[in-house]
Amino acid sequence: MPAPRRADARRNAQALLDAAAAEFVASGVEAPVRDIAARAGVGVGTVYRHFPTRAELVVAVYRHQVEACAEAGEPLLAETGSGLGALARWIDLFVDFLVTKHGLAGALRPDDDRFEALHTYFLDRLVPVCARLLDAAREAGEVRTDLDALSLMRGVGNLCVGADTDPRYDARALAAHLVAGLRRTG
Amino acid sequence: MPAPRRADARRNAQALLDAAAAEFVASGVEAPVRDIAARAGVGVGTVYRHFPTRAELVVAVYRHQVEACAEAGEPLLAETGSGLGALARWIDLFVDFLVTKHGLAGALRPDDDRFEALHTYFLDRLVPVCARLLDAAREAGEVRTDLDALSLMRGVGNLCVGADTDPRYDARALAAHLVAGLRRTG
DNA sequence: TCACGATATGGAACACGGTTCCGTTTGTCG
DNA sequence: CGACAAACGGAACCGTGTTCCATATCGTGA
Repeated sequence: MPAPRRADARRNAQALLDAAAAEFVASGVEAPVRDIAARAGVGVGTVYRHFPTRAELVVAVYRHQVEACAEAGEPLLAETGSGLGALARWIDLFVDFLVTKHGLAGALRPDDDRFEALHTYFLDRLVPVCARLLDAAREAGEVRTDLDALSLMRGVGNLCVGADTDPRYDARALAAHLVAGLRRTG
Repeated sequence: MPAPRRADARRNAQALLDAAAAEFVASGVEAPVRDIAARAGVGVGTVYRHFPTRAELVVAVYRHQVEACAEAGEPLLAETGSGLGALARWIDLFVDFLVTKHGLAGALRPDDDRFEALHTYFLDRLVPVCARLLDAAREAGEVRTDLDALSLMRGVGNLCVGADTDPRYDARALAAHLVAGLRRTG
């Protein structure tokens, strides 16, 4: 997907990425292409102009979300007084993003090379950000120290398994509880 | 699915089970219901009369195949001179059956209770049969002794992963090689 | 500024899958 | 041999992803 020449095309591509992400969170990764197009305010043809295939769109959203999630870390730290508060809000973003991640398995066959590549990209990009937030909270003496970033992310990831199939399962709340549980008492 | 009263209905139910199994082996578990109906020589309506849902059909085929695979063991042992020969032919049946098993994951959500139940049924029913054939071959001094039935079945199962998505991957041949490799030399 | 070609758009139309519906056929039982 | 409940076949329906193309829009060169 090379950046389109025309301004409206670039705008639409961006709108689609946002709409798809929102739709995935709202209705799961099985959301029909038509619904995504409608949310973005474009026709289905436009979707396929930008993303040759439904799977490509999912991949694009995934990359986009990893990037957004990674870039959100630093500002969160700056604008929030508390390190733990920043961490909590970041985990919130992370949970929404995980819906897309879990959906990847359905969109790409696990033996697809892109799958592995995307997963390492995911780790490389996000673990340092999580570690940064965790360190900040630790240095502020707000959280217990016996947990590394990767474990935390894995834990949250596991909490979110199945969240896209059962609407009664509130993964977001559980993740919040987990983070709250990190608070150092006394 | 209580056994139908009318003879033709019973015949068709059986034909559907056989046709579905054959179709799954030939075209993968994604095979359209229409194709299965055609192979069985019935209309799609008949399929849905017997199995309310595509997933139900897959489950039924699964149970049926486990049963058939289990019951095939003893006769194979009787009619084949060699214990290893019987084992080899049984593993052949088992491989075909695994295509259906792998497809289950797509038909039933993993958190479905039926999934777990089916898996334990699978183990309870098949491991003893495999063990029986393995023992026979062992007692005839035809195979090495350092392998239990469960491990063998797991090995074959793993060899078959992905066999339904990539037609170039000949899991059947690989499994045959594995069994051939059990032969005790010298 | 504006005209015109390259780009991009929308959404109807298509392919293909599961599922439903119902007029017709057929087995079974008195 | 009826008669009738059971079973059947397959056209029709709905919801997917994807393609196509007449139309609208952008941006550039004069």
